[in-house]
Amino acid sequence: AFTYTALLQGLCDAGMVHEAMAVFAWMRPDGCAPDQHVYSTMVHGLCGAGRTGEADALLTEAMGEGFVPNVVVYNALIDGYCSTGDLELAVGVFEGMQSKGCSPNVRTYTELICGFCKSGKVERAMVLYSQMVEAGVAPNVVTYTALIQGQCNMGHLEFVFRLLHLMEASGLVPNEWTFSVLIDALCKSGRIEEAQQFLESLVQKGIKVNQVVYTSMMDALCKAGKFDDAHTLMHKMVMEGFVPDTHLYSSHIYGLCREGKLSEAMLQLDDMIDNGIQANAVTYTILIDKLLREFGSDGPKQIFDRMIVAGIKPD
RNA sequence: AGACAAAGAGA
Repeated sequence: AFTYTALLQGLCDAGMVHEAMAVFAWMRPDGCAPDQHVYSTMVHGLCGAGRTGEADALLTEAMGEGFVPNVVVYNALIDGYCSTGDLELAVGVFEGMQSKGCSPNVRTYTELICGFCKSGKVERAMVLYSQMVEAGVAPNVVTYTALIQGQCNMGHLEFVFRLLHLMEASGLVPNEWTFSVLIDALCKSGRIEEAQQFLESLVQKGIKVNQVVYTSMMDALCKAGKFDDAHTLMHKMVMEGFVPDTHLYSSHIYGLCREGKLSEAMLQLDDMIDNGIQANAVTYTILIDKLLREFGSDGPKQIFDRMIVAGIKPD
């Protein structure tokens, strides 16, 4: 079963869920009974392919034959329902596992909290948060980050800082994800100066932030027309020896295009490729879109060919 | 020795 888990996971990760199902079906004839690890892998694989209903059916069938799922298996299914937005079904699984004597853990609660936050139901997420604390399950950084994101999306930015304090009071340290959620929320709600100040304060405290934070900042600056700040940001990062990734380069190229600096945008493209960073369909689309607007239907021809030559499939 | 949760770019 160890071998099978590894194999199934490999197939699922490669998007070969169909093949994984076939291998799974061969386990019994092969004399190897699927265990909890195998089931969680299959459930996760099916859910990742958008086949959550099948994952659920697979489990139900196995349980009918006496299989007893553990918390990891249930978590995989709950996560599947959360990511398709079927929150009530997720809650159904959550309640079902408890009635079968399986206690939810941090991940279970965090998945549900994240699901509710993403669909704008922060209140229910907060209820779950209280429930988990009551049940003696300690929230972790991921839990708090999800809640912070939920409150951010609702525009409750003041509440967010309360959550941050609550989190630190329980001995948890916000991480890069936490900061990226915060800064992105500040940016997307138009509070760019606050985001800039916050970012600056992090840097001064010696806290490392990553590409995601810089991309949020870059995106916001470009969309607000603050091109000089955007270029300065890019320049500063490069001076600090930071190598921007595909997202960051793309958002800067987007800014240059909006500013009308097409040739500089093209230079950035060369620059990223020189740095060994892959340009993808998004990157090329930004340039193609601008070239179309500037030069009409023949404008993007060269760049389109470059994209094809680079082996990038248009989407 | 194997399985599950949170963040950023274009149309």
